Amino acid sequence: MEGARSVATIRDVARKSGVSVATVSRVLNEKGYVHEDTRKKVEKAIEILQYKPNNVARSLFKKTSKTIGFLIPDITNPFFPQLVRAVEDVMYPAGYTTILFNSDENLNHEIEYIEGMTSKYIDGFIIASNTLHWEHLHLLNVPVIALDRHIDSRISSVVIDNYTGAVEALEFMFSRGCKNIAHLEGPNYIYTAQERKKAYLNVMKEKNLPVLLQQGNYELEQAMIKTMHLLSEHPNIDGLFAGNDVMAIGALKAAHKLGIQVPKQLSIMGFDGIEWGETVTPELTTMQQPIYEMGRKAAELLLARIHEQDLEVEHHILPVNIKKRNSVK
Amino acid sequence: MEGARSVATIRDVARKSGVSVATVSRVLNEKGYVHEDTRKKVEKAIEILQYKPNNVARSLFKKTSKTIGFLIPDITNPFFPQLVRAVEDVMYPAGYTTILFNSDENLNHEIEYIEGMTSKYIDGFIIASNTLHWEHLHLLNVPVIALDRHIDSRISSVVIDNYTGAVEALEFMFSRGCKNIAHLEGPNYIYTAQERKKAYLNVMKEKNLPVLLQQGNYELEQAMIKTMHLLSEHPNIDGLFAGNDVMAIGALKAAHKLGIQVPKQLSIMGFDGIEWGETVTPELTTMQQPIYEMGRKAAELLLARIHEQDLEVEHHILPVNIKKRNSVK
DNA sequence: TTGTAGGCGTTATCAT
DNA sequence: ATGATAACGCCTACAA
Repeated sequence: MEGARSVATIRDVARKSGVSVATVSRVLNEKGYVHEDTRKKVEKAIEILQYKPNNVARSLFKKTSKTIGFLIPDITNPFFPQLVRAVEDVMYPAGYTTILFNSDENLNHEIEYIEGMTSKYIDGFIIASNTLHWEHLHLLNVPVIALDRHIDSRISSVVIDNYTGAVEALEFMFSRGCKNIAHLEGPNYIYTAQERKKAYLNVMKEKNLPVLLQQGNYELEQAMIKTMHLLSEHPNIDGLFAGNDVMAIGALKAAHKLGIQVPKQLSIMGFDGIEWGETVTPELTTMQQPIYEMGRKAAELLLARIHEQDLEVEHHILPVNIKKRNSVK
Repeated sequence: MEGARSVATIRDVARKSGVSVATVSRVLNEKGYVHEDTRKKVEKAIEILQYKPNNVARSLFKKTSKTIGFLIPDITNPFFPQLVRAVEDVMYPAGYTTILFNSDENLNHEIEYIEGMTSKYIDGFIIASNTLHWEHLHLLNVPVIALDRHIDSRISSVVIDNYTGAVEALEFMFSRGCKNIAHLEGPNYIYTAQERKKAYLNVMKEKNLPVLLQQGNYELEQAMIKTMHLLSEHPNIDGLFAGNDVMAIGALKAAHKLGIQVPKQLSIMGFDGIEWGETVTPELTTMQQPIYEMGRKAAELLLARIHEQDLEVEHHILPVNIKKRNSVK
């Protein structure tokens, strides 16, 4: 890259247009009185010098950076890209840039990140992660929105009702004739997984049916292996409620490998509604979350709280709806 | 959130430890001489006041922000999450935070973004987008790495050889007995799509075979529709070389709907090697790019150039390799 | 070894 | 309507 021409500052503009920096600042921010002629002169100087205000200096003074932090477990998990996209789609037009952080659910990394961002005058956080709690967040003097999981009653949140969603998913499976449903559960330290499992447990208990649990980790490969075990050991299973879509897809592959027909011999139900589910064979029946909508809502809440300091805490529970496709008979 | 306690500054630390700010700064940056006892005192004060250096002030002075910008078309495109992850995995441990930007290939947005970031003292860019050219970048006084596509010989890049990869993919299809191969092409304004198409055209020409082109846009839904048309109009097609995996998956769905058996009646070949390809039925045969590796390499190049100003331009072409699965016979 | 003071580029207050 | 000037929080000559 060529030799770095030094960038014009507000002082250069002032000099060139023969006014003070204060005046330049006024035309820049359209604040206070400034004579039409002066404005013209200043604007011309800005044009000539290709002047762009320095955002760092601005941040230092204003104690705001027009930037928000978005913490997610892992962008590689197909649930998150849409969420990220939605957040950005709201933030960018509002003049905010969003900084993503893949936490891998590592608490120390998360804390480190939050501290680093705080010292950059970040204006707020959206947190879709499972390790951070009230104690880590309450000292922040910027708004925080919990997304996808509820963190604390004092922190605004945008979630879905995982419990009820799971109950409905199970009811649907029963209504389609499943008699012997197993649950491929997600990691027990993840809130959504806990809720979905709880629903399974309660439904089975209520119906006085035997519980059949298999531990998964929300990932494909392992889900496939675990399902193979499960199905070999319990050939009478006729329904599998997976903790998320990714695992449901793993289960589908497992069934395929074992020569078990879905949904004829085995119904498989997912949870999430990621796009992936439409491309597998048979197409995945799942409990669909309004992913994009969730991201959008969280971003809007955050923005509102950035603009107006002490809005009340709000908890939003967005509706899920069952997506009937072909993996449940 | 509770009332905002004002944050401690370096001045507070100086006061509390009875030294000057210069000394505090010295212990902070481990620079210059400072007596062991003084250091102790200062460190204690820092501890007590929970002092964290203000990164904005630091940036203003140092003209660097320990931040890089990463421009991609759309995180929702399953090719990118891995790339993003790789970049972050290199950048974060090196003390840099990366800011993602979804450009949707909109030039104005991209320019706006780059300008905004420049005025934040961003330290470099990785660009995996198709609209930005030399003219937009050469004035930047920070390093830029082109990723996934070559921008200009004067800008370091990390790419794969799309042309040769496509040729090899086609050779493979022929070797498996395909006689009549069509190409589902990507958007013609995208570099990778152009290269892959060029390869198809040349191979067909060389073999004196008729060209069968269908325009796609690298997306699933449209690919499915286009493939339905293509296959209905040309029932003698026995091989389809898709411009990317996502479209290949769309094609797979189309074949499925039309009752055409893959790979028995129709071989489908993808390009990219995204994880998705493993979950469809039949599993997608594809030309695999070292996606993570590409991101890693780009990040490393950038880092090197940030640390050392005038390293030579480097162009890296990473190897692709065919992933034989079950969609090509 | 430590302190003083000027500057990084803006904004906002207070004069004029 | 405009201009000086003191912050914002940090760093680094230069002095001491």
